[in-house]
Amino acid sequence: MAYDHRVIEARWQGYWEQHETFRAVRHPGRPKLYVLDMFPYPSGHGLHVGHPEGYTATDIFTRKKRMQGYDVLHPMGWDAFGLPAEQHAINTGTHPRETTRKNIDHFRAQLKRLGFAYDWSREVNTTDTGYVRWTQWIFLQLFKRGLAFQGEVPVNWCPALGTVLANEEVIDGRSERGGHPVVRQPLRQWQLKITAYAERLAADLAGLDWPETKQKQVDWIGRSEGAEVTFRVADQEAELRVYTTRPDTLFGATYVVIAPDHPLTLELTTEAQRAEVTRYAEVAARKSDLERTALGKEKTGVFTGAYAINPVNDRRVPIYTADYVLGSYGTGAIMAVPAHDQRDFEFAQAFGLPIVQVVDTERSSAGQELTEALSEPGVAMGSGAFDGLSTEQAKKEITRWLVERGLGEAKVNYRLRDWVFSRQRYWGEPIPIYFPMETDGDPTQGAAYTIDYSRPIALGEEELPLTLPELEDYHPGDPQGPLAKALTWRFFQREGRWYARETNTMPQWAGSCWYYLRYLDPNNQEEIFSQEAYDAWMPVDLYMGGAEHAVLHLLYARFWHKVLFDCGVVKHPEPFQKLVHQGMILGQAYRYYVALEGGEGEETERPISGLSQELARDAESGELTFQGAPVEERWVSPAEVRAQGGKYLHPTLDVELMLVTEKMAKSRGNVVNPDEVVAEHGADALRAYEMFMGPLEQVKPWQTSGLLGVRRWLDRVHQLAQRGVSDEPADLETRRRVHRTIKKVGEDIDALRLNTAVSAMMTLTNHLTSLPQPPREAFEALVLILSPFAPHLAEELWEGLGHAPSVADAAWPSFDPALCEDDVVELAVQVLGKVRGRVQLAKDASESEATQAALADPAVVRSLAGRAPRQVIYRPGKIINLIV
RNA sequence: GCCGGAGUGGCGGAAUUGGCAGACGCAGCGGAUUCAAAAUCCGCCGAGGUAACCCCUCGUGUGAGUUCGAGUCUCACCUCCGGCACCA
Repeated sequence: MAYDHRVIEARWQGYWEQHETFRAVRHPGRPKLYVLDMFPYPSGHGLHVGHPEGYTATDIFTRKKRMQGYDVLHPMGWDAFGLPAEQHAINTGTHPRETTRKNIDHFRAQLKRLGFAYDWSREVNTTDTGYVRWTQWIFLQLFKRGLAFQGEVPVNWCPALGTVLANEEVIDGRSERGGHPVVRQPLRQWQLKITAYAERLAADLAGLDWPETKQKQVDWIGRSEGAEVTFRVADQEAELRVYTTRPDTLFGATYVVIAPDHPLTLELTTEAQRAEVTRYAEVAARKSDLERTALGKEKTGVFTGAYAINPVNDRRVPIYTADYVLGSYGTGAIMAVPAHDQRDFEFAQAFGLPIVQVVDTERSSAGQELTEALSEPGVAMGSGAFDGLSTEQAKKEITRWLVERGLGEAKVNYRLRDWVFSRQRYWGEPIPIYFPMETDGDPTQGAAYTIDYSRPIALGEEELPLTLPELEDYHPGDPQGPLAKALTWRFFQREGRWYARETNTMPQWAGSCWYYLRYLDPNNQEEIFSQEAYDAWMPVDLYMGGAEHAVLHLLYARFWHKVLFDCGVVKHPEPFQKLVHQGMILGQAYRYYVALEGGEGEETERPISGLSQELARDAESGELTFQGAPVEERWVSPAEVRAQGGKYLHPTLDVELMLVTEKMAKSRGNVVNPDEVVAEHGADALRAYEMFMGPLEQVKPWQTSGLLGVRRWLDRVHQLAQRGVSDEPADLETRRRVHRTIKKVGEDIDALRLNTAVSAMMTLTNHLTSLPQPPREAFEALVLILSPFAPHLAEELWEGLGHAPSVADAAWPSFDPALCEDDVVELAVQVLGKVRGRVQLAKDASESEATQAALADPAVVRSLAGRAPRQVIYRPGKIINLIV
C-alpha cells in the first residue's frame, strides 16, 4: 500500500519553513559543524539529478549531527554571474538580472521540494550588490598588496564569444563553454599574482583531508627545481638566461632555443636570418593552441644566425627559435641537450644537430647510436671534472660551480601561471579601478580622449559597491567589453578632471572564491563578516562538490583565502578541512541498429541486434556499416524494454538490445528530470535512492527500477506503522538487530557510506515485517535513523507514534555495544583452506574446544577421510582451518 | 605519452584489520491472492556436474607469486574512466 507522498512532503516542508527548524544557531558548550555544498549556477534548465546527490549526502550528514547535539551551519546560495544569462540578454534583450532572478526562484523551489535542511535565511547571491561590494573589497585588498596588476599579454581571444578566456578555459584550442575557436592576441588584462602563493598552495595541501584532488593541484602547480644559467651571445653584447632542471647535462648542450615571443629573439637574430625569424615568430604568435597541438608532434623552428657560448666549455652553439619552447615558462629560453631530453632529441634529429651523450645510464651502451633520449638518471661522463658523479651530485656540483663564477643560480619554477582576471563582459562584478585620462571636451558626449592605463587608481572602500550600468545592448565585440559603451557610467569628473572606469569585469570564479565566508554573516552591512560569526563557524568542516572543480575553483578559493589570511581577515590558513567529490550520475538507454537498405526514395530500415558482431566501421568516413549498407544507432528507453530470460528485447521489433551507460543527453533519451521523479515517487524516495545507488564518490548509472525498489521499501516502512506498534518488549533477536543497525547506520553516515546504511535499514525493515507486530522500541529506532534519509516520511511516522514534532530535534538513538556482538557465533570450518562445515561456538572458545567441535561435524569428518589434522589454525570468531 | 582511479552474477552494488564471495536492491522464474489484471505477499535465483535431499568442481579482468587461507597483499600485463599534455 503506497503512502501519499504529495500530502506528507508538502505538509512537513511547510512545517520546517514555518518553524525555522534548521536555522543555524550557536549554543554555548555545543560542538559546531560547518558543512558546505558547492553552490550551483542557476541555469535555465533547472536542477538535474546530479545536484541532489551531493546535497542529499550532506543533508543526511548534518541532520544526523544535529540529532547528536551539534550546532550545524548548512547554507545554500547562488553562483549567479555567468555567460548563459548574458548570452540570453544578447539574444533577447532581457536584462541578465531578470533571467537570473527567475532561474534562482526556480532552483530554490526545486531544492525546497527535496526537503533539504538548509538555513534559508543565509542564502547568498553573488550578483546582489550587497555581495558584489565585498567581492570588490577583496579585489582592492589584492590590488593594495600588489597582487592585482595589468599586463599586455597574449591572451586567448575568442572572437565568437567576444571575450578572453583563461588558459584553463581553453580545451584543445576551443572555448570550454561553447567550443568556439580561440586565437592568441595581445590585450591589456588584469591578472592576479597567484604564482606568489604557489609554494604555500602546494605545501599546505599536506594537512588537508582531501582525496586525489590534492595530487591534481600539486601537478597543476607543477613545482620544479633546477638552475638558471647565463649563456653569452657570441660576437654580441647580449646574454641569454636559460632555465634547466638538468644542470648536470650542461656539457651535452649542443644548441640553445629561444621562444619566438622572447623579447631578445629579434634583437639577437642576424641580418641574414631576420626575415625568416620574423615570419616564424608572427606565425607562432597567431597560432592557437589547437593548431600547435594538431600540427603536433613535428618540431618546427628557425636558426637565428646567432651563437651562444656554453659557459662550461666555451663551445659555440647555434641559437634557434622554436615554438616548442614557451615564452611564458622559466626564462623563455632553454639549453638543448638532445641526448637526454626527448623534445630536444626530436628537434636535433629534424635539424641535423649534434647529439652528445654526457650521462651514462643503464640503458646506454658504448658506441650505440641513440634512438631516443636517455632522460633517466645515471653517472656523468664527458663532463670534465664532473665525470663519475651521480646525476643528483652532478646537479649540485655544477650548479655550485656556476654560482661561484656568477654564471648561474639555483632556481625553482612553477607551471602555474598568473590568473587572467579580466573578462570583456557585462554580467560580472565591475573592477573597482579607474584611470586618469586626457580629453579636449566631454567624453560622454563623444569628445576624443586618451586613457592612461599605466596609472590605475583604486576606488575608495566607502565608494563600494560599484554597480553595473543599465545597457540597451549587451553585444560584446569591443575588446574593452560592453561596459565601454556606457559612456556616462564609464567617464566621470572629479575635482575638474576626467577619469575613465575600468570596463573589464571579473570572471565567474570571483564570487565563488569566498562565498563560504559570506554565509557566516550574510546580512552584515558594515563588515565582510563579524569576528563572532567567523569564530562561531569557521573553518568549513566538510566541503562537498563535483570533481570538475578539483583544480580551478578550489585553487582560486584557497589563494584568496591565503591573501585574506595575510590581511588578517581570516584566522585559518586553509578554508576547507575535508573535501569529498560526489560521482556523476549517468543515464542508461538500450541500443539497436537499423541498416538502411534500398535506393533513393525507397529506403527500408532493417533492424539489427544491438549486440551484433557483424557491424563494421568504414575506414574513411568512420560511419557504421552492415554488409555494406549504412547503419544508424537507435535508442530505446529502459521503460519500454521487454526483458525475457536475461535478454533485453525491443518492445515491437524482434531484436535484442544492448545496454549502454553514458552521460545523460537529450539525443539518447536518457535524461532524468528530478521534478518528475519527486512528483511521481516523492522526494524521500529520490533522496534514499540516490544514496542507495552506490558509493557516493563513484560514477553510477541511474536506474528508475532501482528507484522503485527504494520506494517499495519506504512503503513497507509506512505499512509497519499502519499495522500498529506493539508495546510488548522486543525479543532478543530483534533487539540485537536494532542495536546493530543503529551502530552501523551511525558509523556509515559519519563515513559517508550512505549506500550501505540504506541496505542495513532495509534488512531491519525486512525483519520487522516478518514479526506479527513491530515492537515500539524497534520501530521508533528505525524511524529515527531513517529520518535523515527520508525526513518527510519520518516526521509523519514520528508524529504517528505519539511524539511532538520535529523528529529532526529528537536525539539520535544510542546502541548497547553488548547487543551488537554475538556470544555464540557460527564458525566456518575449513579443511585445507576449503569450507567443509559450520559449527556453533562461543565467541571466545578455546582452540581445543573449537577443534573438538569441528571434528564432531559429520561433513568435516567426511572431508578428512580418516586423516588426522597435522596443524590447526584457529582465529576466534573468524575461522578454523584444519591442515592434514 | 605522463599522473590518478576502477575492473565482482543479467544490472546497480556488498564483503570495515587477509578468514563462509555475491549482503541489500533491480531484473528474471515459480507460487498465493484475483473473474482477470495491476498492486501486494511468499519462495527460487553465479556457472557446471549429480540430483528427492545431500554433495562435488569451477568462479571476483589476465598471468605469476606470498600465505594454512587472497576480491583484499606483491610483481607483470590487459581493458575502461577521469585529469594533464611540448612546463625544459
